[in-house]
Amino acid sequence: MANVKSLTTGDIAKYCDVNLRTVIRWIDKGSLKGYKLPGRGNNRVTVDNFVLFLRQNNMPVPPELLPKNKTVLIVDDDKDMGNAIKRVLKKGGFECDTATNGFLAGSKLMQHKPSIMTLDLTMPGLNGFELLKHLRADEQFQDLKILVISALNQESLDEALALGANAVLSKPFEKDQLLSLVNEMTL
Amino acid sequence: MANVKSLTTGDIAKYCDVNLRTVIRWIDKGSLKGYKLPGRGNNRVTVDNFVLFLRQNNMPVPPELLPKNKTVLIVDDDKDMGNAIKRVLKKGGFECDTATNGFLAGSKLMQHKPSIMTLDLTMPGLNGFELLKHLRADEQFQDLKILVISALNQESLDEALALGANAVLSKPFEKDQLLSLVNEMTL
DNA sequence: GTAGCAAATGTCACAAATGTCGTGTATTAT
DNA sequence: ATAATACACGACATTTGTGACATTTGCTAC
Repeated sequence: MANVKSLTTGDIAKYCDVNLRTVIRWIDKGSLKGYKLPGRGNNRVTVDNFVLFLRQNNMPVPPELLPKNKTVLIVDDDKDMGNAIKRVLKKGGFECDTATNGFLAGSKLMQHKPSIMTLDLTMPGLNGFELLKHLRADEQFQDLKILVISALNQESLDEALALGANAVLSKPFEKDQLLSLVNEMTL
Repeated sequence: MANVKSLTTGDIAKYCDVNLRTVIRWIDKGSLKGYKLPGRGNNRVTVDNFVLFLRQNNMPVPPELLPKNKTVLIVDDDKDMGNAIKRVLKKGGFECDTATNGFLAGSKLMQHKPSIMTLDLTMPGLNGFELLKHLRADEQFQDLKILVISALNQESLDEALALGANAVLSKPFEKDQLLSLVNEMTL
């Protein structure tokens, strides 16, 4: 059970504190999406589908099912700025990955599944507001914590928060500010 | 594991998140079609048979197992142009996915693992040449076929070819040209 | 409140499927 | 070639699906 990609009915029964029989009924009824192994039809549910199911029913999501990795994706077209952020976060014990354009941001987001992303709002060719909106509209990025880092005025930062950013940080900023904000987001 | 044509029981066990012993039982029972090597009878399963097996049991199919998948990612900032390309390719029997900016291109590329990509060279905020270079430098995209579609002059198209594009098509183009080029790339 | 009712969930026992472990051997990497 | 790894197989442990039935829960009307 080291690297769990799928769950058995028993696993889910324990997570939901419910009887195994009930889990099977959920699957049979279709409210929880699963699939059956060829043998006798033992059920399996992908972690993604299970988390989706939990959310749809306002049930608590066990933290161990969420990608709790300490990986941060730093999206900033300014390499120096990106590296500066990286240095601070690395010292804070985070794995860091940087992306200097939209393509890299997209591919690295899907590939490494970071749990936190820092986002510069003003990048040539990549509208940070649009990106925020898109991410927040996508089910699979619900758990991604987004820290907006920008030199724009407070109004813009407020807009970013309204669009779903978890926190904002105005440039220039203190290293301690950055680190403590990111640390808060891991909780 | 670059170009796998057959899978071992261990591979399948990992894909299905199931014990190796169970995979062997599936094969022995005949629900998963495989063949045995002469030595001690180690099992092998062709990718095709494995995918068939997954489908028959409504199990999730890992996208990377569909190397010859007829999925095309259309990267073009012009939505009308993108849709036009999509129409043509859909008629030709391809699954199509469109991306209008770098972020979408990156994330959809990683998520759906298309085998073919059409690329507009001149997009605001996404340099097609840079993207080409980057993709060709990345091991995991070696098998991705790239068709560059551009209104730029021949010189630029040649440069794109030099950078690793598998084919180029200058705008405007005929539908037949597009389809036949894409068809060639699936071979 | 509570009586009644329907739907959802829990319990139980058994058979079948899957997991675990150890050993010996083939296969792959160095 | 040699070492490291992956694999098959048997025997046994554990989990799971199923059906029938008991119990709980949520709701409505009194």
